[in-house]
Amino acid sequence: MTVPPGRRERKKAATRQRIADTALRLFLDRGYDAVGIRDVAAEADVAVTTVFSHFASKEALVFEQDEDFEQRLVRAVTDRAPHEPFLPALRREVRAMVRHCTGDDAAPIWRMVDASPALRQYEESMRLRHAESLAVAVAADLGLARTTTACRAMARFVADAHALAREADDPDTAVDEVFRMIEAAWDAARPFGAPSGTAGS
Amino acid sequence: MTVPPGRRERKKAATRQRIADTALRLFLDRGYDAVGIRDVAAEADVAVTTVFSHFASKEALVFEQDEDFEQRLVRAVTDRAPHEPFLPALRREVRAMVRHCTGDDAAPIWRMVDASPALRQYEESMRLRHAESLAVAVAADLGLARTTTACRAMARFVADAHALAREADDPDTAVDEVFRMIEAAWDAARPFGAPSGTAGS
DNA sequence: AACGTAACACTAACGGTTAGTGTTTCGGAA
DNA sequence: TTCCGAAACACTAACCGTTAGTGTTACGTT
Repeated sequence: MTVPPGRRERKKAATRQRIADTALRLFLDRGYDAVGIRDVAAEADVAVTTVFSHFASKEALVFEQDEDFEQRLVRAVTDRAPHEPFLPALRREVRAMVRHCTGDDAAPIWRMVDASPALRQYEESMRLRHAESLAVAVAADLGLARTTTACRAMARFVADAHALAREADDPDTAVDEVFRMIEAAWDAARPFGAPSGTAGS
Repeated sequence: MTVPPGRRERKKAATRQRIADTALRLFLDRGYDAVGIRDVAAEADVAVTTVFSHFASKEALVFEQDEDFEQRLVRAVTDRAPHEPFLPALRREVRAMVRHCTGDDAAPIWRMVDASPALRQYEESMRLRHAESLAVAVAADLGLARTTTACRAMARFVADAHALAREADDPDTAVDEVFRMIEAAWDAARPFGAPSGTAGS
């Protein structure tokens, strides 16, 4: 992770990035559906199979930073200030992520996503993966042996918050609104004794 | 809807049912991935295109009663007893739906679904559609002009409840647990004045 | 310098899905 | 009753995402 990467890994990363950039450019130019994998491969000057060795599917070309988002959610919990409840930390992170999505530079991408059923579906399944990771992280943070139903529900609610806010007219307000609901839900769920305003979670 | 259906419509429904039954039988026999659309079409004695004129995708063959489930959710709200809050009604309905999924006769189907990523993804996107319909129904029930963020969040939470409970060790308890969270979330969301125990919602 | 491995290329195919083009069958209007 | 239009259905042929199989390079390592 911290060792200097060799030429091989640099080349691999470069190829991956070239493919992703090419794909995104073509998608935005001609439309997602109008561009085939063969087009992307030709334009990036690689073989079709090489595309699929770097990306699991055509949709994954668009959500290139998938894992970054997942890590951000998990780290918002694990790396938060000591004694801070995790929900406010999550709220901040979700708000930042939504802001990033609705920013001017990313807006064309998300307009494309909204226009394509396949991409929307992929986005949702991605979000579910993130929610599962978040549930695991929260359960671990609480010292639970396994991810309880309450943890998983809360994590899904957070994912829902992201999805709803991204589409809302006023994303910031939507995040706050849904997170108020989530905080109440979490308070109602936990048999952990302490109310949400105090330490422990 | 209530007029006696003509021969044409009966034939169409019969063909649809024959295709669905054949598909499900083959899927359970040989496995979802091992059965192709061409196999289903041949066994049901129809053309491949006919299959796709009745079902939008291969996955839709498995979730044949998709719209039934959607209607049940919506009707749980619209047809509930007067003055009853809608959340308890929804909870009953979700509990019944989960019971039906985990029943002995339906169990093989859901085992197949759990084994196939494609089917799981389809199930989730189906659930999102149901959630949207539910959000619209609830907004209408509350006399709102449009589906607010709170309504949509709550509807997604209900969908999450279904998803989580279906996979939980103890489905009934899981439904109760998540619905306790949802009731608290809803109470926190609404600026409607009345608490959840009273009339109005 | 030689070896093992991982990235990449190429062909060919598989399977879901659709377009295009008829053909039959039925319900309703004339 | 007769005819017309629409809808169900069939058939071919493809498109496109995806993968298996098989090499071929290029790199890190010993």
